Amino acid sequence: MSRLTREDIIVGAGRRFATHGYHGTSMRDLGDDLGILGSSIYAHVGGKQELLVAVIERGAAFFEAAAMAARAQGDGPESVLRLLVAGHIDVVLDHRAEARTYLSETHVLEPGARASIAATRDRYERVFVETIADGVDTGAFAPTIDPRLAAIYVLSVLNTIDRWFDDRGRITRTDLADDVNAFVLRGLVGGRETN
Amino acid sequence: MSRLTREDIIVGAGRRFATHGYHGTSMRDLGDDLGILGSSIYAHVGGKQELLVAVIERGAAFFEAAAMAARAQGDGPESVLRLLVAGHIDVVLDHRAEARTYLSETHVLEPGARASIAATRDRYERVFVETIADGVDTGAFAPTIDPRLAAIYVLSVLNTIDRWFDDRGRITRTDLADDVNAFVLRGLVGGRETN
DNA sequence: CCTACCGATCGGTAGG
DNA sequence: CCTACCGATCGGTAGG
Repeated sequence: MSRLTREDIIVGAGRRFATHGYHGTSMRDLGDDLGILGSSIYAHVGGKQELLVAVIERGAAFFEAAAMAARAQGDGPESVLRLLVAGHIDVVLDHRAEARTYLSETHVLEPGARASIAATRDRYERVFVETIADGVDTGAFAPTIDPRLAAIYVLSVLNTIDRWFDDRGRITRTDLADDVNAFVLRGLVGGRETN
Repeated sequence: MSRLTREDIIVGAGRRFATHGYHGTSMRDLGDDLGILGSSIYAHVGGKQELLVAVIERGAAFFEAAAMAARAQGDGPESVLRLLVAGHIDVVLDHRAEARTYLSETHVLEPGARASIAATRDRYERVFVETIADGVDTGAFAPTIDPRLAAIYVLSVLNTIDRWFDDRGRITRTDLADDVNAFVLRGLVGGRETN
C-alpha cells in the first residue's frame, strides 16, 4: 500500500469517466476507487477538469500513434486501411478507458482543450478520408465512393466496438478485425450494382 | 405564454438530456429552458428520473414503430433491410432528442426501467439480425456473413448519423439513406473476395 | 407555477 | 494524504 502517483489517479479517473461519465463522477467517487479521500486527489492534480484533459489527451495520443504506424507500414490504400482498422480496434480494446472517455466526453472539455482535441481528431479522421480517396484514385475502390462519407461509416463501426466486444467471447480480436475489414472492403470495392 | 403541459416538459428534458446528458442537466437548467423555476417542474412530473424514463420510452417507441413498418412494407430481406435503414435514419433525425437520449443515457436508468428498455432494444436489434440471416438463407447475402456481427456494423453506422448529419448540408437525407444502403448492401452481398 | 425552504452532495482549500 | 472545513449547487417539498 504505497502512495499513489499522478499516473494512478489519471488511470482511475479514466475508468470512472468511461463508465459513469464526467458529470456522473464525483471526486469522492474517484477517491473511493483509489482508496483515498476525494480531497486528497488535489495533492496530485489541480482539479477535475485537469484530470479529464489528461485522460482524453492520452486517448487521442494512442489513436494518433496508431494512424502514423498504419501509414508507415502499409503498402497502398487497401493495405493502409486494413492496418488503420486493426490499429483502431487495438487502441479501443487495449486502452478502453482512455479511448471511451476521448470518444464520449470531449464535449465536456473547456473550450481551449476542446479545440485542441477536436483538431487532433480531425487529423486522425483525415487519414481515413485520404486513404479512401487514394484508393478511389488508384482504382482499388469504386469510383462512386464518397471518401468523406465512407470514412465516417468505417469510424462509426470502429468507435462502437468497445461497447459490445468481449475478448473472452466466441470470436477473437483478430477474427473481428478480419471480419470488419472484409465487410468494409466489400463496401468500398463494390461488385454488383446495388442501386 | 400559456401554461406548460407535461408534454412540453418532457420535450424540453429530451433536448437537455441529449445535449448535456442526464447528470449534466439540473432541474434548474431545465426550468430555465422552459421559462419556469426548477422547482415548478414538480407540478408536472414526479422527478428527474421519471423525466428520463419518459424521454427514453418515447425514443424506444419510435424505433419499434419503424421496425414494424419496415417489416410490414418490405418484400424480401434486402427490401426489408433497405426500409429498416431508411426508417432508422428518419427516427434518428426526426426525433433527435429522444433518439439520442435513448441511445446514450439508458445506462443511467434505474434497474427496472433499464431492463425494460434493454428488452425493447434487443427486440429491435433482433429484427436486423433476423433480416440479415434471412438474406443469407435465401442467398441474397453472402454465406460468409455472420448476421449478428453484420447487424452490429449496420446499427453502429445508423446510430452515429445524428452526430454529424445536417439536413441543411450538401447531401440530402434521401441521398444519405441511399449511400448507406449501397455501402451496407455491398458489404453484405460480397463480390470479389476480400480476404 | 411561485415562495421559501431543506438536507445532501458537489468541487475545492488551508493547514498539517 | 488526512482533518476540518467552505460556499455553491443539487434534487426535492410544503404551502399557497
